[in-house]
Amino acid sequence: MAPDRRKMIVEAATKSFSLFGYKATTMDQVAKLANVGKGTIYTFFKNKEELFEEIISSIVKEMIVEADAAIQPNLPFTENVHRALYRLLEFRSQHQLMIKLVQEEAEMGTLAVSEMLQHVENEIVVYLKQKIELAITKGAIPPANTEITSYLLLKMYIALVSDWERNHAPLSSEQIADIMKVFLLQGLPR
Amino acid sequence: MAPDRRKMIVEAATKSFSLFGYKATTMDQVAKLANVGKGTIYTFFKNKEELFEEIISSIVKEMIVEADAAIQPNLPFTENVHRALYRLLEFRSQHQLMIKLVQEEAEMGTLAVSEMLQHVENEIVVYLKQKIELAITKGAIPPANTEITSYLLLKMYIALVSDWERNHAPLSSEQIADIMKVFLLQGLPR
DNA sequence: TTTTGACTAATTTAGTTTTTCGGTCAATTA
DNA sequence: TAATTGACCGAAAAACTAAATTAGTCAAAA
Repeated sequence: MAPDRRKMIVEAATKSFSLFGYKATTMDQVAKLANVGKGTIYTFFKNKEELFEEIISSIVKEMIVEADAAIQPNLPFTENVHRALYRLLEFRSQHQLMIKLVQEEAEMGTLAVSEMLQHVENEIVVYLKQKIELAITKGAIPPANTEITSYLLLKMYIALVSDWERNHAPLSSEQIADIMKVFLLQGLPR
Repeated sequence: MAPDRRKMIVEAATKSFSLFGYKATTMDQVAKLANVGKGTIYTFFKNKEELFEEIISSIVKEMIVEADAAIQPNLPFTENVHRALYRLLEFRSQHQLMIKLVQEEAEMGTLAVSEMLQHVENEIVVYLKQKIELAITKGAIPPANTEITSYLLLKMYIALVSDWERNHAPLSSEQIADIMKVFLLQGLPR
């Protein structure tokens, strides 16, 4: 049984990135963890950053699967927006690697990490945008600038799920659903 | 005519903070600019940070005046929310000192600057909260958690006015008003 | 053909010295 | 006498240097 070296490398790198962050993970470290010569890594990946990209890409795919699983076609569109977005941010706040990367960005501002987190955010916006466009063609919601709307929706959830916690006690899923219902369903005024 | 030393110090410090940022402004610099001995500064202010606080405080007061001026009692509440918030963020994005401080926070993460910007944000939330509470007692909008609502409103505007510009062309006041109208007035679904 | 790890150039870190700066206070001024 | 000043101090930051680390390469080994 020939071991799948590529897979071992990806697994070792994921573990190390999760434990020590991107910067503090050395390629020697990954090679050793993967039981592989360092040169072997470079037969599969052009460089450290490309290895990182591959790992982030598959995490994004995981996130999309999670979000899709949260959606229930019989529920109203706005309810599903909430369920999907909440699941996405929950994933981000529970996934070891994501936690570590957010921490590394805050503490050391590693460029490659900032870019990657930005990339993840973009992917989420694209995902949302598709859902919104689908809802518009189905007539569930009126036409709007889907790019800005998706962007704003994500920012609203990040504000409630992550930013709020910097200075206040965390909000429960229900609290977030309640406040978002105001904006998603009827707007402020009575 | 005895010169008002306190005022000269505050003006010199404001100018220097605006030009070079907080960290790069030295007390010797401020003293020289203010035509004052360094010791004199310390007869009016306990330390550099307190001098900074005084300047930020008066800027916050200016901002509140600006926001209030944007409000027109005959317009609907949500329209005024937009006008006040837009004016506040416009102020922030046009005021030399604010621009410099935001830049300094991003580039060097100066602690005192982060704290001060956080403080400004809090002041805005408090201001908004008061307006919302007033609107609730007047029956213009239904009761809600005013703290979270104000916070979320501010974050939405920051997202549209500042964050969006990091990766896209700036949005016009009208575009922002349009997208906010969706969330403030009717909600997503038709 | 695939894998490897010693090797290299470039970057980062650690250690040291020098400079700068916030804040004080004895001397000076008004 | 009260207000003002700037030389002075310790602490903190910057500049500099030497040493160590590390991403990526490639000739040799498997």
